[in-house]
Amino acid sequence: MNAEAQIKKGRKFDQVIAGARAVFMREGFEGASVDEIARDAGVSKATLYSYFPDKQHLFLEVLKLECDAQSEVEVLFEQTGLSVEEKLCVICKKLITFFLSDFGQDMFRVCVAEAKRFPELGETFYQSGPKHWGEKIAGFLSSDKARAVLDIEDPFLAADQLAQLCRTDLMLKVMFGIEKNPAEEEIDRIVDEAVRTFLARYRRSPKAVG
Amino acid sequence: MNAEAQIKKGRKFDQVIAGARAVFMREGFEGASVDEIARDAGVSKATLYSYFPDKQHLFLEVLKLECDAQSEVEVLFEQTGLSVEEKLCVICKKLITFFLSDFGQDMFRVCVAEAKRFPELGETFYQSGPKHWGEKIAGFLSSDKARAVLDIEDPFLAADQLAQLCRTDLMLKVMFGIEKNPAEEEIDRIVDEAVRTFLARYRRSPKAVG
DNA sequence: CTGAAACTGAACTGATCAGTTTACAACAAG
DNA sequence: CTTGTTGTAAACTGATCAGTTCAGTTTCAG
Repeated sequence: MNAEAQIKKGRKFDQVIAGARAVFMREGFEGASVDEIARDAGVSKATLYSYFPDKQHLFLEVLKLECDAQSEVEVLFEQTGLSVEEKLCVICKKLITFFLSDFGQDMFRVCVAEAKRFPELGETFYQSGPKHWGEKIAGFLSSDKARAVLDIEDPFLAADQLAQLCRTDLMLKVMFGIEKNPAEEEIDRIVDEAVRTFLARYRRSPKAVG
Repeated sequence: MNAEAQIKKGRKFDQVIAGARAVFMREGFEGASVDEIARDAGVSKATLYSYFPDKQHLFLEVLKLECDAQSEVEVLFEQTGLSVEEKLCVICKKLITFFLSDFGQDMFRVCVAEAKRFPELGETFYQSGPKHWGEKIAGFLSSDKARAVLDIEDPFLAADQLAQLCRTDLMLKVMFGIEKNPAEEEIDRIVDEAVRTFLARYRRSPKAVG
């Protein structure tokens, strides 16, 4: 009944996904040829087309699976024993590291490139990427523990600002090939500065403490 | 001697650029066919290829001219009679409006898509887009007038943070087709919130005033 | 061992596209 | 009017690629 019903099937499914993932990330959507994917996956083109109606749906499936896999994010929010400030740093570090990773960059690149001609793709990416993270962060910002320290009217806006403060010029530099391997210290500095700016705005002012 | 020397020539140059601009923005780099560009420009393909050695260099030229045209930015910084706070708002509004414009979106999309396979493109875009703006903003933040109000150690980082606070989730939503025509009020709210967060961090603390 | 389902390889279709070529026309300057 | 430059139209080359087809092979459950 749903879209997936027309998609999956047989035995070498995982191989196909793995090959597709590799080639799409390497070449982009337009740049990736189905022959190359099939070769890379060690599978015949006919098999591939017996799983997926077309190239777009194959890509969409890769995207969905990958976004699911990124839900290791969850773990991050279950960590305990950290102060709110420390947790903000951990979140920022995680975000920046993902933004700068090969995979994060390639995924973003391909989705941006195709979003206009392939709306379902843009939607899926947004939902399971930025939106998912935004909600997680907003959730944390709304927790009792965080609210003891932070004074936030609109947690979604605050979460968005925090994430944006992580994106920074460095991400653009990597995206556009100006910088290849950003130094760890540089990343830590951005984390630090992002959290400082965030706290400057949202740290509860020290008035009545009880 | 330089790259440009091998490029330009004759009479219908502007037509070609105009057509190319339109088609590249509409279809992306890979998606744009040279035949379509020639047709759109009202020019024969042979003429087009007498100006440019290949499709990439045509695109690069469009990009360069367009980035130059965007230097109406300059005007913005020569405005006087505004308080520092007001000027921050004007800058943010201008930034967001550009990020959300059809042209800004399409340019970004195409450059992101091709940066990996076409490094010169990414470089050009970064230099005359984000970097250019960043320097302008940093310049303003370093001016005497701004320094009377703001306490900034690293003006480039601060400029970057300001720009990032403008990008926001709304830009992603438009980029990925979730939202089409953002309301004016929504934009104004983002401007307001960006400036508030920025000032929370960087406004000079009211100690000795003389 | 058997038979159906899954898979293969390779050829094929039909289409698109970058870039070239050629024979010809418009035009501008002297 | 002539001459050289600039542009045109259309056909052509050579290549790539999505998706199909099919005759034959592998796999695996029963």
